[in-house]
Amino acid sequence: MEMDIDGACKPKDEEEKEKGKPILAILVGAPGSGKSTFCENVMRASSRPWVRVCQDTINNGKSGTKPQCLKSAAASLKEGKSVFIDRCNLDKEQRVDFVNLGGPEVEVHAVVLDLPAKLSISRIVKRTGHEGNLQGGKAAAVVNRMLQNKELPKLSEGFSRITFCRNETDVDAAVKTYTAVSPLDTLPHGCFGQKDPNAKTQLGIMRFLKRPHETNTRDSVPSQLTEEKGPCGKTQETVSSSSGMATQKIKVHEDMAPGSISQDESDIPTLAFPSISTADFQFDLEKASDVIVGKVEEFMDKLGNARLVLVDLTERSKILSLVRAKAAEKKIDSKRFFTFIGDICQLYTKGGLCCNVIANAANWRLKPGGGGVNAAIFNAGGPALEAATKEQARSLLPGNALVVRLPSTSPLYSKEGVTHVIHVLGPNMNPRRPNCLDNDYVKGCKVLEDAYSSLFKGFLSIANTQVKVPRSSGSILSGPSKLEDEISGTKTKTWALCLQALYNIAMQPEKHNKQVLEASDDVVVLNDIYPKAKQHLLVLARIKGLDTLADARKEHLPLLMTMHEVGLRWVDKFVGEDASLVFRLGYHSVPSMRQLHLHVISQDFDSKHLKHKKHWNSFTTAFFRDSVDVMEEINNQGKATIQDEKRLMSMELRCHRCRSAHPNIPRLKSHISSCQAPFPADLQKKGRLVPEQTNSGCDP
DNA sequence: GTTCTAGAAC
DNA sequence: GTTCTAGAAC
Repeated sequence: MEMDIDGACKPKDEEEKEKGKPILAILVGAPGSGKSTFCENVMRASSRPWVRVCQDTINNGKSGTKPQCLKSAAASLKEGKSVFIDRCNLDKEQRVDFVNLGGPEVEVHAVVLDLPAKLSISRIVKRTGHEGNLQGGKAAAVVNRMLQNKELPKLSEGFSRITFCRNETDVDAAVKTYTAVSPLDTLPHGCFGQKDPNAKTQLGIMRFLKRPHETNTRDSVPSQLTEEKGPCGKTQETVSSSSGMATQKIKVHEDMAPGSISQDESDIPTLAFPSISTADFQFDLEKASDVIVGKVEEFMDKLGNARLVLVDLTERSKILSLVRAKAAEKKIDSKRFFTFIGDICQLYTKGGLCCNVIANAANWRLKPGGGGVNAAIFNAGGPALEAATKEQARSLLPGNALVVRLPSTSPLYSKEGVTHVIHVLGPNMNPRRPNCLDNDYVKGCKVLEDAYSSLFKGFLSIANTQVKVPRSSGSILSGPSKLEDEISGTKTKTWALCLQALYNIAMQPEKHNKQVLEASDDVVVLNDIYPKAKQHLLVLARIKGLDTLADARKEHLPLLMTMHEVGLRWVDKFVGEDASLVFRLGYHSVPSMRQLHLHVISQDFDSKHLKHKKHWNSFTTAFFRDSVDVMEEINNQGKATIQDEKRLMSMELRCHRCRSAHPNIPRLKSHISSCQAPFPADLQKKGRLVPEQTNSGCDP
């Protein structure tokens, strides 16, 4: 019997339901981003019945509460109307209750108005009589603050479609799209429009921790405004300089338990896998889908909270619809097993889906190339994946899987947060490929089952070790064995936490009282825990999204100046205590820890922690960018020059004063302990050395 | 960022 | 044999 597979497996009534579903469109954007205008423009011309639920007006024209919005939205949806949720919805927590209004009968969309902050602010400042009463200079500070804490929506929150608008053109396009959806239409699912290109560079690291400082943003913006007690006189200027946060009081909510890391989605072990053998190996889709669903069902009760996700590139994928239908038939928990359309190599960055493990439909030689998923994954994983694979095995038999731990140097790890790749080899039904089973589906299905078994077992072995909570401190006298650590997999996490350390301190200095020497709204000062000189401080920027020097732009200039001033103040203090000290203030071109930090370091380099070439070169070559130069460059060119790390780190060891070369670190250290030569001329310019050196040797 | 360690350099 | 470094692991 010949039948269209798609049609055969999809219950007819389900298809009909998909048409004419009301849309719940949750707008996401700061005040002034144009949410209300967006709704009005769509509603003006749309043939769909739209209702706009606006928190600013829901209370008889005055601002209301979130529950009021929820109630109103639910009522309209029930009547079959489509709804715009017109409130900021800038973080997941704010959105979740609205997303939950969705269901099989309602499509939940997000429309993100992620326009330049300047634009939002300038609109608000000009605005009079806006419903939300968020006007004038104070608004700038609030918007600035809100945008710092924003959290872009992801499909995994429960949206079927997300539209990102980064500029007016995007907004116009989105208005058109939504205006054009007739009552019987649906819009394609997935993410549309570009995400913020500056969003984040260290996703792999960030995923280990939910942002620790999550201000429980109040629903109504005006009430927040009235709470602002900062000096208002200054905020007028902040519109252009964006240093509005200078006047913000950082509030920390007491109800956040210390160190509480809420279980967000990134903590759930997730395996994303392609359909094995059905592409190039030409395995029958109907049979393959039976095997997949059967094996998933078998492993379901072993999964715990872990998730399995079948991924395919295209929306038209037959294997996905087959599997979806069969999984639904078997009532498999759709929270722990679902299908996903997207590139398996970019699930996080493009699709917002956090997967710590991905499976590769490998070839028997475990070699890159060949096209399809295998080529894509090896390509995305880079040489690090190839090397790590090679180390484990040179070949793979059909029905087997190989777990490969990704080195942190792999882009898949750093960008996508993937910690492991599991190579799987399935049965081959393609006569033009090796080991063809020649249509023997009895054997074929057995091999395919084995393949998924090996894959899921491999995943469980990783998932089970990663979920474990780090041991409680001081529980075992003998201390943890290396083996124990390796098994529990906590080290990876610890390591990720180390990279985060500065960020955490910058966000919550009050939780790190022991280390923090000084904290203001703008900066936190602390001693470097591994000082490379007699005095070695770090001045941290307390702003989100400013991870490294490369992120610094003109709008950060006031902050950089503050950091410099704070650093100078500490130098004064130190020089007062020991007049022999001379300091440099500067940034590493490529820092190893997240969160922009200014080094304030005395030039004696007298420290037991200075051990390696890298230590030395990171403070004495062009890799160290003097703060004064950085500020000048950002002012003139809009950003700082980043020096080539590799070249500078491998430079020969030279004395920072007389420039003499030395064969190794011990000899160098012995030399610098006594070298009294004057500093090189270029260092004596522009205030790079503090206090400034006088050639004559007599201070004014 | 540090620690560990194999093997190069001495 | 000892010192030192580079690279991997954490």
